[in-house]
Amino acid sequence: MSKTEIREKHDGNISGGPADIRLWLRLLGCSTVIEKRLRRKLAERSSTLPRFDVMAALERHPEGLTMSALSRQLLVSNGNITHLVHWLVKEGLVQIEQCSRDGRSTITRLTPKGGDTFAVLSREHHQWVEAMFAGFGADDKEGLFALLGKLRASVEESNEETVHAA
Amino acid sequence: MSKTEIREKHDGNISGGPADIRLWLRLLGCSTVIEKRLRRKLAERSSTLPRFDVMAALERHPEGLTMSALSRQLLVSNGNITHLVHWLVKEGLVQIEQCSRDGRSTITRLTPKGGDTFAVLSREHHQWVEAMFAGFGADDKEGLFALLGKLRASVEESNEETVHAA
DNA sequence: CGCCAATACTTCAAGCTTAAAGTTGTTAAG
DNA sequence: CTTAACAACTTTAAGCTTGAAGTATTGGCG
Repeated sequence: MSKTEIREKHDGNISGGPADIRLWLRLLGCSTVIEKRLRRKLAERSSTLPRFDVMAALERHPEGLTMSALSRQLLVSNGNITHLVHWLVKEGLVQIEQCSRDGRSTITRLTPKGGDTFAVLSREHHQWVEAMFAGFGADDKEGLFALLGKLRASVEESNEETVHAA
Repeated sequence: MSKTEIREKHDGNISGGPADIRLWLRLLGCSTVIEKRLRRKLAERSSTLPRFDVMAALERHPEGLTMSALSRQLLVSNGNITHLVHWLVKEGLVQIEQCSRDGRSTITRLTPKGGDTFAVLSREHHQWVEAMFAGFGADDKEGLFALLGKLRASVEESNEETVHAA
C-alpha cells in the first residue's frame, strides 16, 4: 500500500476532466508535503507556521502594524490574529500598545527578543526550503514559476465569472 | 493555510535561496486559493473537504478500507480519521464493520446513500476544478504536471537525507 | 450635543488537525 | 501456554481557523 497510490490511480486519461483533477491533486500534494515538513520543523523549535507568519509580517514593518493590518496581510480572520498575537505577547516576542490616535486600534511590534527569535527561525526556514528544492534545476524553477503564474491567472479569472454569474 | 511571507532582498539571485522562497510562496498561493474555493463550495452544500476526501477514497475502493489505510491514503493522522468516519457514519453516508480476519481492524465502506451523495458532489467538484483550470492550455497542464512530479521527487529526496542525517 | 453607522477588536461555537497516551487484539518466540 | 512485541484504533489535550455575535470607540450628521 504505497503512499502515492491515491494520486496516481487512473493515469492514461489525459484529455478531459480527469486530467484536471489529477493535476490539482498533484499540486495539492506538493504543497501539502512541503507545508507539513515546515510545520514539523517549526514544531521541533516550539513554534508554528501561523506564529512564524505573524512575526515575519512584523519584521517587515518595524513601525508596527494594527491587528486589522495583520489580518489583511496574512489573509486570515480577525479572531485568529487576536489569538496568535496574544500568545506571542505572553511569550514576550511581541508587544502591543494602544494607538493614541484611535482608541480602538492596537499597534503590534516585535520585541527585541522577538526579533532575535525570528532571525534564527527565518534563517533555518530558508535552509529548509532550499533543501527541498535542491534536486530541482534552475530552468525547472523558472518554468514552474511561470506556469504557476498562469494557473493563478486562470483561477482568478474563473472566480470573476463565478461572481458575475452569482 | 498560511502565507509565509519572507521578502527576498535581491531578486536577480536565481541560484540562491530567495528564488526558492518565491517559488514556494507562489506554489502555496495557488494551492491555497483553489483549496479555499473548493472548501467554500462544499460548505454551501453542508460538507467539507476532509469529508469529501474520505468519501472519494472509499468510492475508489468498493471493497472497503481500514481506518489505517484511509489514514495513509489521505496523509492525515489516525485520530483524525476516527473523527471523520464517525461523523460520516452518524450521517448514514458510511458503514463500518469489524474485520473477521483481524479483530483490531475496522472496514469502512460507502453506504448506498453515501454513494449517491458522493456522486452528486463529485460531479460538481469536477466542474469547479475544470472551471478554474479552463484558462490553462493542454500543453501547460502537461508541463506543470511533469514539473510538479519532479518537485515532489526533490522534496522526497531531501527528506531521505534529513532522515539519514538524523 | 446626541444619535448612528462604521470600524477595531474580542469572544464564542464548531470543526479540523496532530501527537501522545491508552485500549484492545494479534503474532510469534520461548 | 505465556509473554512480549507489535498493530489498529480511540481518546485527549493543544492549537489553528472561521464566521457570527458582542463590546467599545470613532466620526459624521442633524
